[in-house]
Amino acid sequence: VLFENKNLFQRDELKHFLRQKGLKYTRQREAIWSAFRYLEAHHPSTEEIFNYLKSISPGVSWATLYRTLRRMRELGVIVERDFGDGHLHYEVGGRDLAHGHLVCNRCGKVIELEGRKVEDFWRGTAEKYGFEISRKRIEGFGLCRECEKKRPKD
Amino acid sequence: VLFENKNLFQRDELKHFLRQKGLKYTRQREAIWSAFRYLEAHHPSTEEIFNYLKSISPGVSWATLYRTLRRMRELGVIVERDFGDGHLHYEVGGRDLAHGHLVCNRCGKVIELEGRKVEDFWRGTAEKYGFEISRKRIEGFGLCRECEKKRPKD
DNA sequence: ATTAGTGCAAAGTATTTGCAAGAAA
DNA sequence: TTTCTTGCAAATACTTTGCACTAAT
Repeated sequence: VLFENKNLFQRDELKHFLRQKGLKYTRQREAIWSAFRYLEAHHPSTEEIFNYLKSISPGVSWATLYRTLRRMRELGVIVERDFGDGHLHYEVGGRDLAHGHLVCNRCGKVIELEGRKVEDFWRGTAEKYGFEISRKRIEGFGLCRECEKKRPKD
Repeated sequence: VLFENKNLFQRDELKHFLRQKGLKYTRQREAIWSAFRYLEAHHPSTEEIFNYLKSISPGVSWATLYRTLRRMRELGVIVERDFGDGHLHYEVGGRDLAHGHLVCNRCGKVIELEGRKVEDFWRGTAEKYGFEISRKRIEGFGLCRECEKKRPKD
């Protein structure tokens, strides 16, 4: 895989990576990449990215954002996630592609599920059904510990 | 939960259920329901349902299909699934809501993952993070055993 | 009769694309 | 300079909605 070293997430890694591929590192792409660096923990949606872009680099168009997201997805730089709220979300790729998420419906917090339990689950499932699984998705939606406390009854 | 008895899937269960709610059982809804009964195993997309409808009951409009799907979703009669192919898929609800899926990218076959392993995984995860998980999703995409055999190298 | 449901066409959303102009390399 | 990228606006694709009409109960 491309970015196993987790280094792509550094400031200039994308620049070098794109140049290596004969692609250009533009002002817009730089802005989008810094939006990712800033918003990463939130697994931002397209809108969230666009709104942040407006604040740091006005004038980046939706067309460019969509085209750039597609490009970066194709390159494996980012990964698209569908949390079922009608908006696609993104995170930086090149890490454990098998990890899952817990999403709090109240505060929007996203917890990443990683490690042996997830891996074991997939390994066992693949074996049991003889399936060669290339893309995996585990997502749980509900209330995180904090929101649950704040709202014992609905 | 509403249909734990798995009986909703019978021919006239929906009719009785809707009447109970003061809703009407129309020719169109009957057609859509029979599409579900016919296509259930495929976890059909909106288009697949619509195409089947055209063959058994011409004249059911997209508006009606969408409205009916939404109603049935709200009632818990069906469950929406996003397999990430750009189309929403549906299955009959009221069964184990926690089950996951393995989707073959080649032949489209869908295998349902159920049982103790899935349940244990979620129970353990919920405990570990103190999360109250209300909606769950597990999906794997890849090649099923048969397609894998037919195409040893890509 | 009453009220929910339907078809149609128009309106929304979200995303993609053609093309001329612009900016990296 | 050459080629990739951008912005704009138009086009697409999918889904929802307003309204007058129809059908189920």
